[in-house]
Amino acid sequence: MSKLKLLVTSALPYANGPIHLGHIAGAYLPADIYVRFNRLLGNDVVYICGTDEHGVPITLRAEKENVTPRTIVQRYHEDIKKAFQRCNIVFDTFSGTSHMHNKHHASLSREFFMYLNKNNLISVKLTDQHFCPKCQRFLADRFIEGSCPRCGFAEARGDECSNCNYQFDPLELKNPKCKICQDAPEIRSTKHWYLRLDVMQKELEKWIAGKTYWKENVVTFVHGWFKQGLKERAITRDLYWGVPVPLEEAAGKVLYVWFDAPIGYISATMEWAEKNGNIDKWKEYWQNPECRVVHFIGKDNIPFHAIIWPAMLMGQRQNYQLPWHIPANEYLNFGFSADDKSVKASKSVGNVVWVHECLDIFPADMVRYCLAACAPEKQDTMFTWKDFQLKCNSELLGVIGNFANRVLKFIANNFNSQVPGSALLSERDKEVLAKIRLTPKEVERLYANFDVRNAVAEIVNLSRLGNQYFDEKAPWKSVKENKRDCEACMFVSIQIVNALAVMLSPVIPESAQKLWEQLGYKDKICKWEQASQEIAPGHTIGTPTGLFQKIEDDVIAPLEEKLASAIQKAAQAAPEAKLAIETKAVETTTATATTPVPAQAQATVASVQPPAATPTGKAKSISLDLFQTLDLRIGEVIEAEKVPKSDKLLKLQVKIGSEMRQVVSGIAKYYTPEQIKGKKVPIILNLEPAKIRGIMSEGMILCADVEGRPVLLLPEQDVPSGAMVK
RNA sequence: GGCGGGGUAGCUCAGAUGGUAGAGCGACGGCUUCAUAAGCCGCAGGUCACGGGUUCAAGUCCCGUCUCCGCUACCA
Repeated sequence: MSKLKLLVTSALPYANGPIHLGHIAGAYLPADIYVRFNRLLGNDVVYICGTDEHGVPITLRAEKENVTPRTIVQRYHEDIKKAFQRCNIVFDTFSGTSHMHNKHHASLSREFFMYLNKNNLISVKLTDQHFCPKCQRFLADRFIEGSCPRCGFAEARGDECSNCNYQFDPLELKNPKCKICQDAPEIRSTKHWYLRLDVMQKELEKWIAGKTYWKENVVTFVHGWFKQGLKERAITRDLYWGVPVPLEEAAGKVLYVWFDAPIGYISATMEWAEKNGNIDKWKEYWQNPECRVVHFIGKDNIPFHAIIWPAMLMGQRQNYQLPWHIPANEYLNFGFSADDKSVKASKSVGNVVWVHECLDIFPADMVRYCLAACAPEKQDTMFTWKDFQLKCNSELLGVIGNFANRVLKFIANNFNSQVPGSALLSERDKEVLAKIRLTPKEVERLYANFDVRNAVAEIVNLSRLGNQYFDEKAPWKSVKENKRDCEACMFVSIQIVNALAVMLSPVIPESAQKLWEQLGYKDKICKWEQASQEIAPGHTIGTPTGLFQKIEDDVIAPLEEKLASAIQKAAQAAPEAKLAIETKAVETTTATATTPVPAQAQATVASVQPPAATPTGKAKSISLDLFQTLDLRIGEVIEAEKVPKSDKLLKLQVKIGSEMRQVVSGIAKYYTPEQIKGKKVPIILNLEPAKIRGIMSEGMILCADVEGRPVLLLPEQDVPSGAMVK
């Protein structure tokens, strides 16, 4: 078989936070395994990654911490890089998209823009938008409020009145205010550039039609987009942190982060090439029709890699290689087991297992093994510490490690560390040998098809067979009664150990190499054929030692408890304690902005990420008089019911003294009607009435806001309904 | 509500092109001692969410229902 040329990438993690096990399981470990496997086959592989370092979330975080975006980027770049190193995920280069990590990136990004422009694949639109002089940014619809142009309702949102349901252009809004600083924005016209995906749809469809070998989840997703029809997508933003748009008329604008991020795959390859002494070497991959480009990503990244990125590459008309494969994985959820049931969970930051906290306790190979064995390849899967313990103890240690150990020790103790001969092989011996020869072929096929789970299962099965065979032959008996038979058994058994070491090496490189050395080899595992290469009689093995340590309950218990309590804490706030929150495997840290935003909405700064939390003390101070204009009372909730066709809304009948009020409240995710019924809660009475989902709401229940979760405020002792709140 | 994905043994999950339901773990009962008390064998366990339909035959195709999850809308 001729050797392949492969350019492999993993989604660029976004440099504003650490990475968790879900990221590893989804986009990095499968890629690392694939790369290691292909190298064993002798294929020419370059493995590229780096942090995604532009975009609004980073600037917001920087502003919040009062540091520069560079500081944020640098911090998480280092954190993430270190996490990968500790995991033994080895890139040929781990770069980044900002100038401090990659000097080719900006110029290549500009080039991408220019070629697209030249090829008429970019359009320009001039639009008027609200601009806040104080915040120095354009405001997305959700960051403006004002009075409704039709009914005058004072708190209309940017483009829609919640009172009269009138939808309007944000520019029609009267008395607009910046939601972040409350100042009045001015209207400025701003120009933005759009990628003409619409005109490229046919070409894309044609290209993807040939991808019959792609994973089903990817194909389905892409077809969904085609069915809707591709739309133009803004590729520029008014922002200071990013790659400047290479046009004079675009001063103060940068390329949208999702546009420049995937270009990082190429610019990082350039950087790698340069480091290796030949800057042009990147072309041997990216512009070589023989090269296969493989992007490992999480499922939230499918549209970018399967549609937008290929469109950008096609649109260059520079013979770039389009993705050959996009093995997108699903999500790894985190959970815990209680009463033999698994409770799924987590979404908020505390409810995931961070890579660093895991590696502080366990060796990388155990983590790698476990994540490979239950990788979310076709479906979301669940991580629990108990499963982790079980997988490591029963498979890695019990089935594999123990088998290798018993074989090696037996040879060491009874054959003076010399592999015995194969003079007399029984039918059964031959049968097992045949199986040993077949397994690497099958595992090779599975690895090549991105089917790591089954590859691992197949390897474990071979080890199981080894244990069965070993027990069946009972060499500890035959060593005394029938030495020939014992010799045959050892000869066959050690071939299994040999195959296991090689086949496992992509998954658990350190342990596999250790085992290899225990087999008596001085070199490295470096060829897939070594899996089926027979150890000759007379070969001297090394010193057997245990490969893995058993994970005891008292190590797992506190970890599980920690995760469980975090999850339960979140669930407590939910009605019926059934809140099952999930964490995405590749959530915020994927190569590109993740939320598809309508093309029109993208042009403003704040459309992707909520604003930083208002720091205490920053709100404008108000007079006592103004405060006293609020009619704050205690009301008793008499009736409560869910608003149909809505997830978050409860319709409440509240008694304030002798008066009844109907209030709609967005707390249904956290309180059932039963839970709130009979409660006495603070309520603002003189808020302008509003219609929500067609239901009148005449007041507002006050809640504490805990990371977006409402928490009811209840009087410390019983108070009559209607009592003033001052 | 819209879009997307699920509901298969106690638990976690497999089940191309329709043909008598699978694995691992757990439970239960045995065997073994070479090996990190690891290993091996046996047994139990499912009306494949529910209701219709197509078919000689459906977990697998079609329609409907319920339910769970994700994104999205609703949070006065």
